[in-house]
Amino acid sequence: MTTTRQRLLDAAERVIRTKGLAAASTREIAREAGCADGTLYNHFRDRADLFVAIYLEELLPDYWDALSKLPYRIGEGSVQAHLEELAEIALAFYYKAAPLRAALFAEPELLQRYREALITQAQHRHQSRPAPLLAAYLRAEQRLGRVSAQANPAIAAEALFGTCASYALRQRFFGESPNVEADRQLVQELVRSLMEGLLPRYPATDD
Amino acid sequence: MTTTRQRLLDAAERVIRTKGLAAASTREIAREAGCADGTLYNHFRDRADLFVAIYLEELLPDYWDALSKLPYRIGEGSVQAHLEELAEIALAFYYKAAPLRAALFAEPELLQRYREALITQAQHRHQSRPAPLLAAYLRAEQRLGRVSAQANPAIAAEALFGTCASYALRQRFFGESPNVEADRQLVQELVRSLMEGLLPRYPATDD
Amino acid sequence: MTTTRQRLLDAAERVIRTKGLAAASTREIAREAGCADGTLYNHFRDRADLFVAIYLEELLPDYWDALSKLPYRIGEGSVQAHLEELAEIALAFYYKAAPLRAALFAEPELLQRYREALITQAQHRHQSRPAPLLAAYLRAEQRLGRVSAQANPAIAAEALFGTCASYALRQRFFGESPNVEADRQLVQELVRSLMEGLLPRYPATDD
Amino acid sequence: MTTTRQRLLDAAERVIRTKGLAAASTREIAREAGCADGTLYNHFRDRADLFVAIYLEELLPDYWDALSKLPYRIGEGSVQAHLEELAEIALAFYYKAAPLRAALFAEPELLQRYREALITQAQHRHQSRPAPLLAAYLRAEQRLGRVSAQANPAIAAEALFGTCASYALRQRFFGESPNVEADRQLVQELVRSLMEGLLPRYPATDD
DNA sequence: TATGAATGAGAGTTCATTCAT
DNA sequence: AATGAATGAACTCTCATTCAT
Repeated sequence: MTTTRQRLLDAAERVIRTKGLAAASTREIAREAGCADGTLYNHFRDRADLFVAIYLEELLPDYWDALSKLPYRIGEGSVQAHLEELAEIALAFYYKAAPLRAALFAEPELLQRYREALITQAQHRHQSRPAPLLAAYLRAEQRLGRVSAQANPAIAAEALFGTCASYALRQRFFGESPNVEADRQLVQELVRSLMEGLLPRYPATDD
Repeated sequence: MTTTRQRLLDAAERVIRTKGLAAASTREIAREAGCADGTLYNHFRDRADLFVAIYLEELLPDYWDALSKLPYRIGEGSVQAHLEELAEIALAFYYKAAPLRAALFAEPELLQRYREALITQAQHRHQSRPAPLLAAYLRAEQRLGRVSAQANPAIAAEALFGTCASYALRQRFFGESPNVEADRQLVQELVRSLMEGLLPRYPATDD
Repeated sequence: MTTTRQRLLDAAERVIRTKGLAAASTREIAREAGCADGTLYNHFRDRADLFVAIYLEELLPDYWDALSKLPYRIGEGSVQAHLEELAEIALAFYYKAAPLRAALFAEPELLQRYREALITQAQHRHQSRPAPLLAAYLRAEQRLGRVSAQANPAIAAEALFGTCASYALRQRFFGESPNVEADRQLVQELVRSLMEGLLPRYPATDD
Repeated sequence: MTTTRQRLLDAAERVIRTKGLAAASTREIAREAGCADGTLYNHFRDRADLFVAIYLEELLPDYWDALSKLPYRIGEGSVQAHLEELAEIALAFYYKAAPLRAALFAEPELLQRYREALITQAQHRHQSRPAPLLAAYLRAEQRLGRVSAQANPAIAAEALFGTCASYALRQRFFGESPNVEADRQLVQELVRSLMEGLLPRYPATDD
């Protein structure tokens, strides 16, 4: 048994994902959820409240669950493997969340509401955001010597997630669906790049 | 003397930047430009056409001009310095363009129109997109041995620009204006990270 | 108790009849019906849908009801009397419907929509159109010998209704309201003309 | 060499005929005529003035020229042949003029302007309207005994033209183009019907 | 809770018309 | 005469939201 509230959340997420924010009118969402126009307002203060709820209750928790399973096996396995898992999860999330993220930035009022909600929620649960979480992990590996002491964990985390977000957006731009094989390869190359860097590794040996 | 068309472009860019896409109604834009409602339609086919024009005629050319000055001094100066300049320009661009980019993704019709316009334009001038341009530069430096032979130029370019885009978006999210000093530091750290990588540099020396 | 839908239909018919199609904006109709602008769209898909509904639900049924009562008393009374009753009803209908009929032909999209609606409706109920109905009656009387075997029932029906439509239009053109006495006389003369024809009746007897 | 005024008249007539009145904006007409938006107002007071001019200067004169050639060969040829010629011309005219006639009736202001213009013109030239012209012809033939003394020429004229107008409108309604062969047959049958009437001709002979 | 008709502001867009050039 | 950019009122239609049932 799904509650009406949940049906509305699911319906809204589906409409935004498939038809875009502009098509996600309260009427369209109500129809998709199979309930009357007014019902939405028994469960959410207004349209913005519903959108924020999708982000906070649908998209982020899934992402968060996946993220939090991973990085605290510090010292185990390879750093590279952990980063690849994270990147894969991030890529999927950014692809899925792209339309709603765009919507957030397209409507300042929505952005403001989301910001407030995020702060409130962050106080209740003690969640971090993805990038700081990854940075913490990298710092821990740094202490173990498995990551360069010169590395900047915060920036590296930013780069990993930023590149994934940017790539997902470009997929959206070109109307491409995710391709498991291509994505895996991208992720591997990305992690390798971030690990190895652009500088020639053993400058002395090229003579 | 500015043409009416230019006044409309400027006005629209200003409204989107300061009040968001949702507030950028044709009426609001016309008022901001100081002309009548209907005048917009003497210069643009419709609202979407105006938005695409802003992107193609205002935002991208500025970005492009800045980009194209830089990377072809291959072999001169330091790779790191070149990348820092590029990253700074990219950061400024992504900050400025963020609202319109978001708008593009929030409205599928706009995205579609932009995509078509971009293709048409790409055929007329023979422009590349930023990431391929940077990748080409890196490949050239690779040939000179100033970039690791193992590096993946395409991915590195993607990471540089993606991280900048992502960072600019977070600034927008938190309502922060660009801070020259902080941005410069970010850029330096980012380039250093991408150059040096996460792996300990001289693994042999850890004894 | 009249429904909002009915109030809108009546209001629209009134506006078109008194002020013409050009004045029958959705706003004007809503005002005339005493409801909000948007209410129209809770009951009709769009403006065209409303106009088609007036024709199909208001004008035609009245006309049709009047028509169908009459012509099947085949063989009873005089053919002439039946035709006069039909012509009177037709005259009243064409006078009343003239503005909307004109509107239909002035806007191709409306015409198209009306055509489609008429086809759909004709499939549901098994109605004929007025002229074929009259032609069938005349054919029946022909079989009884009360109408000339040489007569062309279809053309005669066309002529009766066509003349009424044309006359009603001229009344509209000169801004005249229907005049019961004048109309009756016209109808009588028209029916007599169609009955007797232009040819001298007994050519042999004029010598 | 055609004057700009004439080019505008032709263009407007063409647009109305092919795309309907609703599409006949001043802009569309100007484009069709190959001149600037404003040029129209150098030749016509306003849009309504142009439409009235089309009717008075393009459609009616052609019709009138054709009509006036015919009916005054009183006593010559057969009445039937003359009526058939008239009906054919009328049918073509009504088909061609239907959209503009509808437009006239859809917009009361246009109708009013046309009415005034017609009166003014009728005073300058001493033209009659088609139906009175035909009625006069029939009256003349009546005096010669070639038309029944009992016939009502005015009504008969009304019936001939009204039926043609009504038939042309139905062709428009069904989106049919004129078919020379079908039209000729209709005209023959119509004239025969009006000539012979519905009554059995020689009632005494049925024994 | 659920309903869905009613609301009315506001959206994008079109249009006849004007007027400086 | 011809131009065509500018005008701003008016149009159809959509929308988030309310509220009596």
